[in-house]
Amino acid sequence: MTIKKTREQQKQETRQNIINAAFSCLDAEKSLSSISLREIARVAGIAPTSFYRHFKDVNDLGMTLVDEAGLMLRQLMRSARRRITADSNAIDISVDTLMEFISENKNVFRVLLREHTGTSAEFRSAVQREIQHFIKELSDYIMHRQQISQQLADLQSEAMVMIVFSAGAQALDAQPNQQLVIAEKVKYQLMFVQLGVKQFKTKP
Amino acid sequence: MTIKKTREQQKQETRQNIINAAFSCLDAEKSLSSISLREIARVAGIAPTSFYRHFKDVNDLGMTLVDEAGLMLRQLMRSARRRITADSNAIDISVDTLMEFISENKNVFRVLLREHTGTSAEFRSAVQREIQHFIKELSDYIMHRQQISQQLADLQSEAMVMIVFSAGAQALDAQPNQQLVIAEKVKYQLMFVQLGVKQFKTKP
DNA sequence: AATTTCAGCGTACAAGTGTAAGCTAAATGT
DNA sequence: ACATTTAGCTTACACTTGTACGCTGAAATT
Repeated sequence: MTIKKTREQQKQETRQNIINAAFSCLDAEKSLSSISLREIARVAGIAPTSFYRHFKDVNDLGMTLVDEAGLMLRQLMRSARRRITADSNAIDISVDTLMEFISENKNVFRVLLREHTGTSAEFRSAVQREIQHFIKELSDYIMHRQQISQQLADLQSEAMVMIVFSAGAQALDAQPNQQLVIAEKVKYQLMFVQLGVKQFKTKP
Repeated sequence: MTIKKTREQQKQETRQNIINAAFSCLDAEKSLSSISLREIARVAGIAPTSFYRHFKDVNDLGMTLVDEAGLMLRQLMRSARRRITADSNAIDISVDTLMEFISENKNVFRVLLREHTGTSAEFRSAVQREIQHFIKELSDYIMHRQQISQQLADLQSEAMVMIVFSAGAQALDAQPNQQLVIAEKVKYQLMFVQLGVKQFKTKP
């Protein structure tokens, strides 16, 4: 038998359906600005006007999606860091984890990438905030692990995140067999940054 | 007196008007996919249907814009490299040149950034090609200047371009007084990459 | 001088959009 | 038990879009 649902439960369920529908619509050729409310409603299985019972407009939904995507990403990287041991390579584990996430959640990562340079200033700064969180968490980790100043850690962290995100963008459009090549490449590039900072620290 | 124009001259003039109109429309909140043919025609001062005398559709125009934008960027960086002397810092000159270009041709740079992660696979790969040219030219320069293998030069060049483009994206949305801060930051990050590669080369 | 070409225009239409207004029925509150 | 609330629906309307079709007048060709 199916359990009885309260009104509020039902509403939250529909809300989640809308969010899922939106993520599944936001594929390789749809952005938050090019998608239509009616299309989302169609996929979510509701009437177009029912959308307004849950979100003010598509912008409102978009902000929710960006928040959720950013949160997923940060949780993922935190769990990756927990998996890093004394002798394992932090870069390898982090890159592999992220690349795996991207290939399994293409649209989630796509939303962040796309809206980061998208046509809505609101989305752009929302994504920018998420990325800043992301950078900050990595920076703290680096500062502690490599014993460098916060300033240096911030610079290193940001450079690394930019490189990794760019690689992620490439991976989104690449064939599956190219993904490993991209991952290898980005690991070297991250190592260069790390080495460079280390070098800079000892003899400025 | 005004010179007499041949038919072909007049046509090329109108074509250029369309291109200029498109670039001026493609501001902070318009992309090649969200812009409308009618809007471009309005700004270009022609009837919507006259557009078709010059381009097959907006996609066709878009490819032209991407080509032109990529070309401008590569020519710019080539001229910047020519300005580099024995004792001047190559990174400083390159970054300053690019940042100046960006702040003076925001929409040109925006097209590349935006369509790089946009909703059209065709545009994405067109921009990707332009960026690859860009990376290749820098790589050749680096390989010759730093006496490193092509493989290392490619990796270094790509990392650098990714970092610079990310900084450019930030600069587009930043206040004018923040631009110098961003430029400083990116110079350090590029130096880290350069240092790291150098270090890696000597003791792999 | 006669003919052909063609850049640009006006009209027209079907398709898709966001969303306002008002209804219904079921869950909740009293 | 009755009254209220509200998630979801249907209908409706005003807009914007891309583009098909046919015309015009001037430039180019013959």
